[in-house]
Amino acid sequence: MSNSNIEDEKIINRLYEIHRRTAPKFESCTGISQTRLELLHELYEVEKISQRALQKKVNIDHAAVTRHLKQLEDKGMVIRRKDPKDQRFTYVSLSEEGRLKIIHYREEKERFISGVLHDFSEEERKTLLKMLTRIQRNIEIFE
Amino acid sequence: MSNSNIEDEKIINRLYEIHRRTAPKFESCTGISQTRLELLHELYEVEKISQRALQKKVNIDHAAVTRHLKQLEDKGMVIRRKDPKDQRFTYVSLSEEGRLKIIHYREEKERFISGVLHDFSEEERKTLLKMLTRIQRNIEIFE
DNA sequence: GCTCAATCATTGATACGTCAACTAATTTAA
DNA sequence: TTAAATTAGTTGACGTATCAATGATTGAGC
Repeated sequence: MSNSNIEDEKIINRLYEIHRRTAPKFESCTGISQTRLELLHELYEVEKISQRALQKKVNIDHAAVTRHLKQLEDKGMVIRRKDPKDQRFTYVSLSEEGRLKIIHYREEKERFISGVLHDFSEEERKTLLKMLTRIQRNIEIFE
Repeated sequence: MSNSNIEDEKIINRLYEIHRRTAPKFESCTGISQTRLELLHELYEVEKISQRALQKKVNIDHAAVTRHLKQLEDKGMVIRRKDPKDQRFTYVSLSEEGRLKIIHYREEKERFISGVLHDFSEEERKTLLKMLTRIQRNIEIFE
């Protein structure tokens, strides 16, 4: 019991440490943060989308979404304009430049991922993904 | 190839999302953040330790360690004093109160971990830990 | 013994996530 | 039709991690 608890603790600590180490490395490798690339990726898939809908997809706080998009707009990667029919909505879309740049980002991301999983077999990757998905669910429903 | 890449991406995204969801839930369940509990845990194991040595153990930035310890000191959980022999070093130890409180924190942490891993067999936990350890190593040596 | 380098700790700047409070626009319903 | 509720977005306060710069103390080499 107490022995297995120590092992379980290691799992949780490992998850935590992986994140702390991944975040900066991901950014230095790809040139963009994971969150921001996720936002761009969602924009890449559609012609335009409201901030609200985008927020639901990436599932981070509204405030963070607003700030990221403003900065991406400043960098000219994204275009934002209000819906004339309902001025509460702000629609966001990728600029041409954004659409070009994201391709490069995604290549770097793939390279990064390949490195992180390079010694995992196809079978192991499947197992791992399933386990992580279960953990995610367990966290969500916890309490 | 491109198909497996999508799956690999899910793994990395899952890891990221797990962290984002875990952090606040961990804190609301246990009453303390994961990092801070880790610091306290290390202090629990020893009579006293220099900040530098502690920093190496938990492996987060010096600055963060300093700030955490100052706050823990303000809360009366921790005692800090300079080494008279070498004034560069600050030695940290748990206060009596800290030593008492940490017990409760750790119980809550165990409860949390049990919840997160409740549907994992002993075998699965072992597999998962091994995989996470490999990933962590891959990230460290990457590039 | 004195200067230079090394070591530990602190502080400042920046990034990014959370929640809560607020504004503006629209919808509901009395 | 107008007051209240809802919805989208923004902003502010806060926590905490990073890196870089600085301060303070000690040790090494001349």
